[in-house]
Amino acid sequence: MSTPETVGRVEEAVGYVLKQAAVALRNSMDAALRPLHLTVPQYACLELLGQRPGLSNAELARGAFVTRQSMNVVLRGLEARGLVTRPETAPRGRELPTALTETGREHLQAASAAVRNVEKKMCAGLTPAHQRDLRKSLTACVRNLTEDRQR
Amino acid sequence: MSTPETVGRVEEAVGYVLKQAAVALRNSMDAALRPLHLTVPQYACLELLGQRPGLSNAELARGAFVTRQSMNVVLRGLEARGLVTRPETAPRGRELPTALTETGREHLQAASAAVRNVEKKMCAGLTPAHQRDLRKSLTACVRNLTEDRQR
DNA sequence: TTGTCTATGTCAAAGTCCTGACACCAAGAC
DNA sequence: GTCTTGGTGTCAGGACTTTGACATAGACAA
Repeated sequence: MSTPETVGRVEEAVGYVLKQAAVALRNSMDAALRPLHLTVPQYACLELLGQRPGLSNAELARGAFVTRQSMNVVLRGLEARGLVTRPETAPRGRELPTALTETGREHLQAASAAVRNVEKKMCAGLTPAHQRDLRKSLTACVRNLTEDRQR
Repeated sequence: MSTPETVGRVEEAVGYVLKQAAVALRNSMDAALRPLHLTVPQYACLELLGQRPGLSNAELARGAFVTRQSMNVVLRGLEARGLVTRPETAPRGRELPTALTETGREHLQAASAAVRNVEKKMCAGLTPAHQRDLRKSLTACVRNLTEDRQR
């Protein structure tokens, strides 16, 4: 309540602001996708498939930052709703390449527009140069953290 | 597998990189705190209390980006381990101001150093000016997203 | 005082996600 | 050829978090 004696340095840490921004983005995306009856992982799955058709479950999981198990249930849900299709048998190895259906493509189009609006709102006021620098800095952070300590 | 026809624009989106960075940071912090037997929410709680003693459960929850219920179980765990203390009765309203114990301060010191190392590693190669710009841009993103569409 | 609103702490139930484990398949080393 | 390694899909089990709900306490207006 009262002004802290020890200056609130938490809010100044890059990591703290990063987490804050990620949470805010997640909440906004959630709100934007709710009317479309899609969760964020579901949308991420559709978006990835739209840009790279034929991705396997494991590849989708890595792309959406979740585990294979979680992506598996996402895919089952989307398949039950008729948004994606997976072959019964693996054409090669054990991978089951997933593809969007026509309905899936329609849903993706609407969801993608909604998410693009969120991103546009998020970056409002940031010049293209600022956005580019932001992307570059964040990419550098990812590289620094996953350099060797990967796992 | 093959090079995608539709250029992989996902990886270029600010939101995607933001999420990626947040996940990488979370994983690195997890790994850094594991030897200290602390989870990220637990550390966040200690850090907040170290800088602003007397925070209530709800205030800690907001500061750590979790619900009051989650922070409640975190506090119970920390209290059982003797790292924090809470009064039996609320001195004002229903708020139970939490404070660090001596052991808690020791744990916080070690954890804070570990996390600072992670953040230092993350920002390696970024000039102070870059870091300042990064913080400013992220703060602007948060403000844009939580402006009115709050909640 | 009374009523309304907001905020807090807490309980129970539900959902979500991850960790651990297993079986299977391809590719390369021996 | 056989064996080992890495990658994949899937099945529980458990840990964590959130959603929903309730009782309580202060602030403010009627």
